[in-house]
Amino acid sequence: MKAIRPAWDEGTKKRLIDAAGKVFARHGFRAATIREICKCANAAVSAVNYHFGDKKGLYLAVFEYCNRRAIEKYPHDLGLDSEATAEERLRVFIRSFLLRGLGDGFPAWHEKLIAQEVADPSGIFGKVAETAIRPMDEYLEKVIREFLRKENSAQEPDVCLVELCRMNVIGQCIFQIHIRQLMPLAATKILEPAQITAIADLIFQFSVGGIRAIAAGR
Amino acid sequence: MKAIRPAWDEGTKKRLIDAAGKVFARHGFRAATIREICKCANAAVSAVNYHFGDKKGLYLAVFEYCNRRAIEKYPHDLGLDSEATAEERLRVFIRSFLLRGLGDGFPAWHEKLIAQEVADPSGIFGKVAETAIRPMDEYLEKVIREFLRKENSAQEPDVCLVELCRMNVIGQCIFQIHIRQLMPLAATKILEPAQITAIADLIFQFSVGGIRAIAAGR
DNA sequence: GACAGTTTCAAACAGTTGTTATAAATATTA
DNA sequence: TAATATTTATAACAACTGTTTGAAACTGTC
Repeated sequence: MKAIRPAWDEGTKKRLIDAAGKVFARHGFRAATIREICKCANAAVSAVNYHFGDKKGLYLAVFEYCNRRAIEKYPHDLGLDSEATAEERLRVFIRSFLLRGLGDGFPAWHEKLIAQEVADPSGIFGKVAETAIRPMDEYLEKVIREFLRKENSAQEPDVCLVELCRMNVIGQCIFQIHIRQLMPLAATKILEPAQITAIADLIFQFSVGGIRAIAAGR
Repeated sequence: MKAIRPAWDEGTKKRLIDAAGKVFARHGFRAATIREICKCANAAVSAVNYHFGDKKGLYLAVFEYCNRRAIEKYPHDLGLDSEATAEERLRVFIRSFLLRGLGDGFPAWHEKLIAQEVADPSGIFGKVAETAIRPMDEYLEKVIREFLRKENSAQEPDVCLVELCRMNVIGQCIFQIHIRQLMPLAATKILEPAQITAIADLIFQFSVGGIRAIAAGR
């Protein structure tokens, strides 16, 4: 029996990562099946175990790949001048977050995979939190602390308030991403970068108002 | 012939609903297994099919039960005076949302189940959206529209801005619920109503500042 | 007691899951 | 070319999935 290898073959390993990203993002670790992934990747079921050991190995590989590429493509500061104000850094942070979550292809998986981990943790969340979430949190924390300090006449802001503001900003971004990935119509239509920037700027406006209100304390 | 049907709150049926709520909330529809639910409810596996037809029937029953009880216990206005200002209604809406999501027992499942549906839709989302999400959305929409109208000297606010504000408020609430359900320490410790109110009021403060900033348009 | 309706339980069903053993196909090197 | 290592394909494995079966155990009424 002559096996037919597709001409567009650019390596089973790469195709598996791509397919697994799609399927894991859609169903989460538990509900995703190796067979669906392999069918999606035009590969045999045994390919997963050969290249990645087991299902969890593939999952980790996908996470590492997405995380690395997403931050590489859309870093938190989007190459902003390091002398930029806290306000400007916040605006850009929100834009980068939305670009990662609403863009086409693998960057969108990144946020969706994290969402799946939040919904039904698979046990690797600790590792993910360290490499993907922690650095982002610390970056945003610094930005917001600086912002609040300026608003509050250089007085060191309350830790709880900083955390609350950080959560609120992230919450808004994540909700936007989820709601737009969920809507059946939006699923087919990818948002243009300009549209994403527009949404990001509105969230920025809202957040600045919110942070100022928290800083004012009433 | 009068069939002797046990009260809804008694017997295996009730225990199954309780157990299924817990397991579905933790793992989602696909990844949850009937056997885990039945073990949790001290029931035989066939009990599910006897009482609810199939897995999906149980899932729907859980959703209906949670939804009804959660809104019953914490309605959107928490019994507020119907003459209350939009600002006060918003404050109370946020508090009721957090109480539903962070309280003990079944109210907490409610939001978690919706989150699971968002993460990996099981096909019944249309039904859920109609009965659980749509009414909440419309209530909040009215509140925010009224708020914006007052801020903007009775001028009818832009539809997109109303929607954005609504999403941002919901996003903040949902994120708070998720993050607190995720943290391993918080899982054991249930928040006191007073603590929940405190968090809700901070989100309210933040949101009011945000909405005002959006209304001001800069 | 006997009887009929309702509910439980253990066992088994067919289908799917992750994983693996083995052989075939391909790539690499001498 | 031949020999070797790497990669892919097939089929099977045991464990688990939702569901069904049929017999037992209840329930209340006569």
